[in-house]
Amino acid sequence: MSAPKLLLVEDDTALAELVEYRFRGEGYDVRTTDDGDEALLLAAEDTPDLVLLDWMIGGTSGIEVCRRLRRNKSTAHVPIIILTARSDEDDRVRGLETGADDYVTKPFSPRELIARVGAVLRRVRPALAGETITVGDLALDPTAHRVTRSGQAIKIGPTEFRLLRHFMEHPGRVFSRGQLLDAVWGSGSDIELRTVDVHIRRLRQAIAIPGAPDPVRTVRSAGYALEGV
Amino acid sequence: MSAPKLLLVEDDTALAELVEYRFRGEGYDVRTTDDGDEALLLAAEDTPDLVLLDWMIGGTSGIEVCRRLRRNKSTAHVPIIILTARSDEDDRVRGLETGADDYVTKPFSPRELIARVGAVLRRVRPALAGETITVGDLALDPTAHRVTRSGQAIKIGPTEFRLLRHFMEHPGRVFSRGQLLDAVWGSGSDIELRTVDVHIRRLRQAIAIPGAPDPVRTVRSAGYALEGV
DNA sequence: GCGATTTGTTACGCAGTCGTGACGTGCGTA
DNA sequence: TACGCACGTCACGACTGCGTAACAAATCGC
Repeated sequence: MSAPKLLLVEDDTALAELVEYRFRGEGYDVRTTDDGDEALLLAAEDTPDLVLLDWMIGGTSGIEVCRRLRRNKSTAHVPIIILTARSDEDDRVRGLETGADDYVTKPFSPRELIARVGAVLRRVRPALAGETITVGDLALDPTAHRVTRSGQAIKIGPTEFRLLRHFMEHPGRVFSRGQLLDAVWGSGSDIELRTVDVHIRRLRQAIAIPGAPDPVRTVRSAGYALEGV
Repeated sequence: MSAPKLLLVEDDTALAELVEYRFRGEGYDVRTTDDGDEALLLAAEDTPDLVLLDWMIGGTSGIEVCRRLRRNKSTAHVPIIILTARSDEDDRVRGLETGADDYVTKPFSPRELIARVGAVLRRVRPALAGETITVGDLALDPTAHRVTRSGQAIKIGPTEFRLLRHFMEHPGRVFSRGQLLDAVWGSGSDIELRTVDVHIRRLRQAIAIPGAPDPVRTVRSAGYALEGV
């Protein structure tokens, strides 16, 4: 459940197989395609946590896939790592400008790629890398599925857990109800916006400490945010 | 069951005999072959706990055996130690990238190899190295197949033993029913997910102490975890 | 200050999940 | 052959957590 989902877009079948099984060995959930259009389709129906994107692929070019991933709402913030045979500086610049998060030049060792993926995930979504996130006096351990506040264990439901994790992955940032529904409930869920309010309340109740201020901030007509450090 | 099973793939007969003899002396269960294809066959029919793989063998090359071991689901996570006469750096890199866990250059002393095997097993599967694992007031002795809680011996079935061992190898971590089936029953077993529940119950019943809290934690809609330290 | 909008809070029915006991089967042993 | 043991499956019941609606409170624009 907590396995990070990778989408590998690569038309060198041998390389794709190698990368795929190495990442599986590392506990990742990998899906592979050699076609740019199919990549966009796969990404849309089940948002991956990170995209490994070959620069030169059939169908659509890498830069175009990158651009269109960014344009789509549900995949706009998914980190992308570009794989390219050309060590051309232009490519690198264009890739990063298009919104890629990192850039690996072929030939690369799977070990290096795994390290890069780990680094990007740790930076963007620490919980996916299996690391305990800490915000203020809150701590969330994704592998143990456990939340503590000031060291004290907290009883929390599954939805509240995911909600809190999302907040803790982006501390201080304000999310609208719609954004929270997309991120926590999954995009395409037919849930009333007001339902978020109820879960916010349940979350507040769960992590409340008498006397201490509420770490969940309401931003009127905008949404909610977790009080940053 | 408690003796770690090694698969030795080596075409130097004299060396193979020596290694086999020494490891048997250390309490390992060793099977030997000089052929890559046969190695894959042996590994498939009875998954070993570790593979010692000569880099240059007849039939299939070492790197190919390595790759195909990883591709097969049941052997994908078996640790591999490469034995090679060439101290070539390229080999070393390629071996590790293909998924080997360690690398020993010929000529090596049996003593060194035994140490390396022990180190890898301890890292990957502590219980296989014959070490008693302790989590809280639970202790599990893999060689004696015995479990104690607060010093008191506990009667426990084979499946519950493997289940508890897996939990104790990763204390605190939450496992889904599917993950537990893969880890305890073996991947590819056609077992109902709910069957896990029943064995969890039997495990709980076996290790229960009246008055003491249940060390097995249910994480709703996620799985089960053993209460860490 | 007053109406309108937004948010907090509570209660409730429902679906999904989990615990538990019972049952049938296969296998090794006495 | 009879027995015991461990296993996998099922069915039932209890419970938890979910989503929604309805009402109360707070905040904003005027």
